[in-house]
Amino acid sequence: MTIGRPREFDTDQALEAAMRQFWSKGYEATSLQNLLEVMDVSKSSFYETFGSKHELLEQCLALYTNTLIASLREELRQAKTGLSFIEKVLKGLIDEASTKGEKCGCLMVNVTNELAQRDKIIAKLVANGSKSLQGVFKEAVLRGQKEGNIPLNKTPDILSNFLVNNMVGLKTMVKGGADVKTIKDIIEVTMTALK
Amino acid sequence: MTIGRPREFDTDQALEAAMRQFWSKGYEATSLQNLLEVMDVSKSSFYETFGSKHELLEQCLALYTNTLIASLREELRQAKTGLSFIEKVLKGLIDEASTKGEKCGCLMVNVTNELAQRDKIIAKLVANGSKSLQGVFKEAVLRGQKEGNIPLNKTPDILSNFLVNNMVGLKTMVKGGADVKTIKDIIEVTMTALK
DNA sequence: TCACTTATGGACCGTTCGGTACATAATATT
DNA sequence: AATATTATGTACCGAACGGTCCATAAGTGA
Repeated sequence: MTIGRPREFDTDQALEAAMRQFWSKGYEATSLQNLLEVMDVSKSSFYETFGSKHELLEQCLALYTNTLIASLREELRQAKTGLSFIEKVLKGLIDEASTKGEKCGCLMVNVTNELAQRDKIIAKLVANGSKSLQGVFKEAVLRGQKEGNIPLNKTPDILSNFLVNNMVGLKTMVKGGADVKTIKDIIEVTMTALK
Repeated sequence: MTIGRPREFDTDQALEAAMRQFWSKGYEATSLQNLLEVMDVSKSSFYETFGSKHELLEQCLALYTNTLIASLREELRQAKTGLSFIEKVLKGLIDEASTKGEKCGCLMVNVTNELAQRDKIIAKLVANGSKSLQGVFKEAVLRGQKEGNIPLNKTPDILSNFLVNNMVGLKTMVKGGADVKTIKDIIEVTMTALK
């Protein structure tokens, strides 16, 4: 057993709550008070466990990218074709656009726009995350090309960057309140670029 | 002549300085102190002239979109073809990516990601700006189609939304530190979608 | 039971936040 | 010269900011 007084809160759960808060409100607009409330942690325990607000963000970013990438990899593994995976991921944004609730966008995109230029640590983290995301798309494109659904006239590297770019754009468009039809149209044009 | 004591600062200049500050640092991270310094305005004059930090942002957004749209319209007017205009605008991002200096992205994109979900006034402003931007692209596509450089199998509305989406994505990618080759590749794929 | 270790509650820190109040300064009009 | 009007400088506001400190609580193993 661990020595000393046991934690009264769930670390993973607290981290996830913090992640959602940063995701929803951004870094600056999320106050320590906000975090303590949603994480259900006392201030002492907060600094003891997570170091600082900034370090917490780093951990949240890591959690976000890890779960996102893992989930995408799994989905790709289960997908019928590389192309259908790509289509499914893009079309996931239609649901997001249809939601009446809050549209949080993508934490990586949000953080990039808010902090990347003045915070090198965070910039590095999102750059890595973005590269991982591109990696998944690249794998999907490669598979699609092997399967004969995606033409060979463009490299997986180039096409995956293009896909990431459209994902990033769409996340922002949805957050900005673009209507569902617009999103659908963009996805369709994006998909035809793979044909 | 105007009555009362004359202003000791240039309103337009101050507004533009504020815009650059919001553009560079975002809304929350820009403090009133920051604004007073770059605008070269006393606190009293600030509140007298601009109302509040939030109202100032609204005015900055209006300034940003107006100058952006005006500049794009002029460029389109002078462009040889609708297609070449689109290409030129997209390729402008390559220079941005090459800059050693700060990459501020797009104020509308930044503000959308930071505020749109919780600030309806701002959301409305960026939605209007986005629509204007799309309008310019739409006009360019229409012209390109008339000129025979852009196929007719997709409507100007759809293609312009697609172009806006890639612009938004690219602005964020550049801000996130994407290298020049990546940006170039994305632009190329985007352009082939118009052919 | 007693030390040892870790977690928690709460008081406290100086600083900065956005914003207001008001006396004073600088102009135009009469 | 007096007055009306607008701009500015300065002092001030309460609240919130992120973060520290330390006494106390709640477990462990000896």
